[in-house]
Amino acid sequence: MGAIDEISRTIKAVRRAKGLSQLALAKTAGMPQSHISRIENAGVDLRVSSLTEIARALDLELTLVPRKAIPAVRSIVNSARVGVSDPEEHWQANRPAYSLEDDDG
Amino acid sequence: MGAIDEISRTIKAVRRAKGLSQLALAKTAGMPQSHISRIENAGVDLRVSSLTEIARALDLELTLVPRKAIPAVRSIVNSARVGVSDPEEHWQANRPAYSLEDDDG
DNA sequence: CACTTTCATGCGATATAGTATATAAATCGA
DNA sequence: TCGATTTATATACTATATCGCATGAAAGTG
Repeated sequence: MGAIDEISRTIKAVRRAKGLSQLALAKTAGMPQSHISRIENAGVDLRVSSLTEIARALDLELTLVPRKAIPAVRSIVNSARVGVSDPEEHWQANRPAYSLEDDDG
Repeated sequence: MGAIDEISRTIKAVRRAKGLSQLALAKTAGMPQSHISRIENAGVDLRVSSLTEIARALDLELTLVPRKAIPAVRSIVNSARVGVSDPEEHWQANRPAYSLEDDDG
């Protein structure tokens, strides 16, 4: 549904913003590249452990946030841009590449 | 597996803070009470869809937060206390019942 | 103590995540 | 255009979350 879809979109966006290939992410997260592809595209309902490993590999953290705190958290998250480790290699991936936007207010 | 453990602890804490029984939460989340119990205790590696439904039932939302933004997000989350719908019924469940603390800083 | 609610647990059945591997299909660079 | 990298799909198999149900263990209430 919407939640999983948003998560997969975030993974894809952040991975790209970091200049990582699916293979590179897959290796860091300890899973086959084919799985990353399916997660990003085929709306896989992954397990929390898998999501956690992927998140770690992308310098993200899975958190449970109270609804009333969501807007404040969003504004913070929007301020923190995702950066690449070696800026010299990839032109500039520093932009709000992911958004975590809401669907049902 | 600190991540899953922390999530299950959060679920348990927030559910209790809201004065909900496992059965009540299970019904709202659309799953058997046995599953809630296993999730809270037996370290079940649940699927994202399940976690999302449980989160919704607890007025929480699953979000992916950049590591560098975690401290700021925590302080916000700590400000937003979890409240019950009917404060008259349950003494006072309004305290920082969950913490989302970190393990590897 | 009996009664009720809440929570933990066992078990069989099912759905699907996840693995491993291979390969087609894009995409990009020289 | 050619070759390398990246991404998307396919298949077969394994692992396990989840269901549904039943039931036992606590724990509280009268």
